[in-house]
Amino acid sequence: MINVAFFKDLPLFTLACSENLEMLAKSSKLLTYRKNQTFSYERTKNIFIYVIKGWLKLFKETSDGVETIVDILGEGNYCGEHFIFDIAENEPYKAQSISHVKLLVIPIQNLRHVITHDHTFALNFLKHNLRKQQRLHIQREHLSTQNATDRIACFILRLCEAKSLPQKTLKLTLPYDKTLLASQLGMRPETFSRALNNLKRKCGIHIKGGQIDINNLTTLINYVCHHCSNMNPCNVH
Amino acid sequence: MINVAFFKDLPLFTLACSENLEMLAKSSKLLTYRKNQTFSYERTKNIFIYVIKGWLKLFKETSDGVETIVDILGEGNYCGEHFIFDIAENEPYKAQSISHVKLLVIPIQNLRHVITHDHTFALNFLKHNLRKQQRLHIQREHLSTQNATDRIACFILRLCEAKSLPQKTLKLTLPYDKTLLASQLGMRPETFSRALNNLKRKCGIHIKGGQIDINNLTTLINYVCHHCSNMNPCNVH
DNA sequence: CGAAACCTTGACAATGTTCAATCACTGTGG
DNA sequence: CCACAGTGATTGAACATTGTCAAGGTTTCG
Repeated sequence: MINVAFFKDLPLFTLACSENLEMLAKSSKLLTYRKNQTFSYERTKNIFIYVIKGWLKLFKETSDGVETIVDILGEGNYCGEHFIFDIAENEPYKAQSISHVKLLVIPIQNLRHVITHDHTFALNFLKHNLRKQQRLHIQREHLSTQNATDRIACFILRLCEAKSLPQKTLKLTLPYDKTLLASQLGMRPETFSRALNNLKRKCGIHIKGGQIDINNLTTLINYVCHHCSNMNPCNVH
Repeated sequence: MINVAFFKDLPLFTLACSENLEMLAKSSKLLTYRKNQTFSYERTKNIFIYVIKGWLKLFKETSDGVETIVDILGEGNYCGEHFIFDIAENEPYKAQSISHVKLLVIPIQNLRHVITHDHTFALNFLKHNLRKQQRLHIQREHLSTQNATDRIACFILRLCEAKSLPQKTLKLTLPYDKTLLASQLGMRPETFSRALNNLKRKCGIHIKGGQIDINNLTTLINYVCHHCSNMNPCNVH
């Protein structure tokens, strides 16, 4: 059984009452997958997934056989919330671990029970979901207004901010491979590769494999943020 | 003062208890705007807007001066939900009536009071919001995987389904002007115009101004739905 | 080492944007 | 009632961006 304190420490669950936390702890499972495990994820599975560690790719296929990324979930992200109210969804998904990954798997009926009986928890859940929604909004805006280079620059910039590094020069690592990143940002790997070269030239950044060195963060901010309607620089992770 | 029964009839509010409905009815306002009225919409206004009738365009400007559509709200849609928990948002918005429009305007603090004190209402609110989120997901997918013609075809198809018209042949009217529609679908008016011509040729539909005649809905469904990962044909309005 | 997966590059095709010109429609004032 | 201005819609031509396909380079891992 999962430790109640473990649940209590997760931002999404921290406000649930101890009785409910106990029930969740009893009914949930912690699963780990090594890299590149794929499993289907449908309504019938009746589970909610919360990512404890690593990266999980959600994807599905269009009927003409093209794989499309639904989402890429990192630490603290989750999926399956639409199953709570049984909202008709564009199923079925598949999920794939794109790194070593640790998942908290909660049966939907238990989560539904908590959300319908614990008002404080429900409000916290709503709040988290509104943030998720806001990220979606921004991604949608970027897809319709920014070109490939802009979108990559914005992604990198948000990587910097997620690390809360206010320095002007810094090093960071892409969280997963470039092909996947390209797909998440709505472009082909070839386009991604070329756009990254644009960024090197225009913003004086250096890229070697997944390692990125940024000489001057301000140059990057100046480059990308005025194509965007958010406050500059944005604080959306 | 607004009639309590009026509130009770709105899907978003129907589950609130009568005491809260009364409070909302007392504190809210019904406003009407004629076409093309613009007003700013910021956190400081502290209002939640629910569209009773007509179409409301939400937009903002990037710092290089380009207008971008945030959303276009029709009957039963709403905005301002992120203000409830004071979620940092890419403000400020502007709003513009793109038809004669009737808005229900609720002070945020009153809505917050109801949502934090009325669990049943909060759950219903969450449910509605999850549907909104799902629409966002699909729009994001389409922007990254479908071309202009596909996106228009999908939009038209969903117009048909929103009217619950199962016939094979039907007539319908675009809800607002083509320039705006183009912008909402993430393309230029010129591209929209040309893509619409593609649709005429490929799917045997006829377009005259904002009037659309569809000879054979099946042709349209066959054309668009296999570029999409949703169940075919999709039931997302 | 060798295979497989990932990444990059070039050449070219497809798609979308920009700019300018023109057309269609609508409402206004003479 | 007509002329006219203003807005929205369409079209063509030039251009920019992105996608596709094929080839070769790089990295990783057994």
